[in-house]
Amino acid sequence: MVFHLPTSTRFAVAVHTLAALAVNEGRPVRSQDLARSASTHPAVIRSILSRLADAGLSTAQMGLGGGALLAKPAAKISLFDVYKAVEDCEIFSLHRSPPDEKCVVGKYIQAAMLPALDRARQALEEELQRVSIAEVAADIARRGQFTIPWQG
Amino acid sequence: MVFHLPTSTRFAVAVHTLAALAVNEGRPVRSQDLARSASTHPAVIRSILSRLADAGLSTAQMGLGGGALLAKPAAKISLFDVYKAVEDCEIFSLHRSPPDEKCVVGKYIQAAMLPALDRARQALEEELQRVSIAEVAADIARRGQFTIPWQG
DNA sequence: CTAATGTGTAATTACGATAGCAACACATTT
DNA sequence: AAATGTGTTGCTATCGTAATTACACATTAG
Repeated sequence: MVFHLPTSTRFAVAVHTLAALAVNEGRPVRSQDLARSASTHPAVIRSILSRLADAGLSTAQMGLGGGALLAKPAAKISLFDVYKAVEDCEIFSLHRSPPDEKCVVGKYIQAAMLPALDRARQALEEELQRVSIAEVAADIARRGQFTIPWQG
Repeated sequence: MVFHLPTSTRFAVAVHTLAALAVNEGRPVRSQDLARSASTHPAVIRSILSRLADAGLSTAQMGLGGGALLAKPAAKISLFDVYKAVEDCEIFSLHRSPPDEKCVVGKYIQAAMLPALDRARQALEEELQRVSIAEVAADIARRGQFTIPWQG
């Protein structure tokens, strides 16, 4: 409920997808099953998986019995890795058209505010870096009262 | 150059606007002049000023010779105050449709990732809190090699 | 080899938020 | 009373996203 669009829903769906792969570690999961779990369309999942694969986070096993798999241990995939892989745009948009250079404010406003925006973006990214898909999957396992094989 | 839309450009334009008011402190500035400086339309500026006024950051002087003014010292307006005032949406969008509760991952994924997203958002907000419109205006003044009255 | 299964990707459509713009009522100053 | 400028509404164009369909390609089973 509630949409709004910054970031896109890709990030949430990508985390959902990778967490599902972590929970089913070893077994390939079909885009169809991932789509049902995330309440979206298989092609949307495949599109996101395509980006995740480009980023080295997931792989695909083609053909019958195939599906998606983690490309590396869930503990080595941070939410920031996922964020980078699927989000195209900057957190902060600047002016749609460049400000008026004939005005002192227009000439320097972007340079004056960019350092602060960069620090803010960096602070956000560092927090995302601190959480791994393994932790998200473990939290799901805890809430669902089951264990994930690779956890013991 | 390059748009993408997260956040809207309102934040950048709002900071631009308030910085301009700080630079012109005391003198009311017309939406028309602010619009030219920010390369947008006066009605867009007035719409943003309306939000800023609701947040207690700016005021308007109606009638001839009127325009916008800061409602409080520029040093007491943080970028986060501006951000809150003009941005409607959350930084992170979740699933467009609620995930499937019949799947364990779908049932708990949002609860599992929300704490991390909240920490990330909070880290971003704290950085924005640390910078004031006065500092942005001072930086513009420094780059433009002029001084702002209230600075000495 | 053939059929079945499932991915990868392109194209189309629908939708929502934004920004540009016009119009007009209202307030204030001269 | 006239001029100036804000506050607000409504309309339009644009863009990114997601849903959906379609189809080529890869892989496995028989």
